[in-house]
Amino acid sequence: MSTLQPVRGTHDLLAEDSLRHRKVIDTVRDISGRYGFDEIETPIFERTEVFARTLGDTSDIVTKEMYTFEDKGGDSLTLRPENTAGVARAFISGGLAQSLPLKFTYQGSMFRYERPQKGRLRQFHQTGAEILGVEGPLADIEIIALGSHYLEALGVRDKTVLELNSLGDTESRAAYRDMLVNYFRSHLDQLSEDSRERLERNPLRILDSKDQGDRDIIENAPLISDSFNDYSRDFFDAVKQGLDVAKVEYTLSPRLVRGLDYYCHTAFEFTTTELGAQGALVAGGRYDGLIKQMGGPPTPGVGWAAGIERLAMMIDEPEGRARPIAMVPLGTEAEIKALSLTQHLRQGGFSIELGYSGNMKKRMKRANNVDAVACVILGEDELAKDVATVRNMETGDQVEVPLASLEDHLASYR
RNA sequence: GUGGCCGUAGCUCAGUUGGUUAGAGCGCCUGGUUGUGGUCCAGGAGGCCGGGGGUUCAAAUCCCCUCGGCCACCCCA
Repeated sequence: MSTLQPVRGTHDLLAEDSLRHRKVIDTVRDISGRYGFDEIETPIFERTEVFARTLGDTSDIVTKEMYTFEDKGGDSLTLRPENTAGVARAFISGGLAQSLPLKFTYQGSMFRYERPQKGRLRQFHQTGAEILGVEGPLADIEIIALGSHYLEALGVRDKTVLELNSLGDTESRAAYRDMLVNYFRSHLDQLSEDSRERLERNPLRILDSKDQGDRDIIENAPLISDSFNDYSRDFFDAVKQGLDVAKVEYTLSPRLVRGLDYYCHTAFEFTTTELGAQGALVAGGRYDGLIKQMGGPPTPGVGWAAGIERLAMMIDEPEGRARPIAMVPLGTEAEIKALSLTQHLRQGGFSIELGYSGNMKKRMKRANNVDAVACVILGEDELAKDVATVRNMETGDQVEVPLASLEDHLASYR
């Protein structure tokens, strides 16, 4: 491999891609701000235990997807594969338990060692939102409403479906897990190889298997709602009612699950059919057990994460920079004058492209390439008369404008 | 980690059963225009045919390995 190739699954972000990412990020800042969320930025790497402990020793992320390395001090560090663990760690180590509830958003690079495919990279970007310290369903409702509002603001909500489920509380969930394992054990010989393995490691995951044989068995599997105790049922009902009141549409997905034990109650995904196999645009749920499991004070949490690349592929092409006005000076004296005018105009709010070199033809060509609306031509003739020639790049019309009124004249191009 | 398809100019691609100096369009550069872009005309630069090995008189073309891309599985945002 050439060392000048980008590392597999990484990308340079240029031009339109960059604009798309920026829109996705700017929008989450705007919308989450209205919901009272503050931005948090945690380190891009953490001690390996932060992820190993929160994600579970058997999860795929921990067993095969982490970028783990030893630093010069001998510590095992890992590039973050997701950000909830980092936020939880920041919460614990920063002693933030006294200022609950907390509402955070974040945005940044995540790293997973996977085979790249559509909507999946090794270095990718996520934005997310977390509410810490709220036990009741209002936090679930608000975090989902935020996700929905965010997708609306990006213009993609109508291309998504909000899938909603509840995993119940710890008691309900444990009861369900037992029922489910028993059920699948009785059909062991009909399960796919993958699912037989999942039965040991992560039985709930069998529910979203894509294997047709599995699906036939899953069809008749017990539903988690059958195992709900009163509290879990009430909680879920409250979430559903709240979403109705907030006018957030959803469909119930009784097979939507989260594998790890600290997840409970609400699980949801905003999914699309437009991105091939990677349908999840925004996914999240409640994780009341996480912070305690990490060694912090028992603190409930709900949140979601969204794939920025995936959203960037879905949105309409954003507008770029405003079209500039190009300065076209001819000769050293004119260049100095142009520099002075350029800075003055920029201070006044204009976008000015100052050509760096070349004869007039070259500078005009450059002006055209940067899609200038107009050119301000400054040559010897103009300097002598204390004027500038302003060329409208659409019509080709040119007028001489006294330098004193140049700014007023250019105002029509803004 | 597994599987399918694919790597030829900056970009998008053509290249016959293996056969001389590997092509096109777009873009780029120069000139037609000593102070005028975008259109037009003329000319030009630019390729280790992803990399390595093999078969052959001869390889962009066939075989093997490898790196990368796309898509899917696994898993996930």
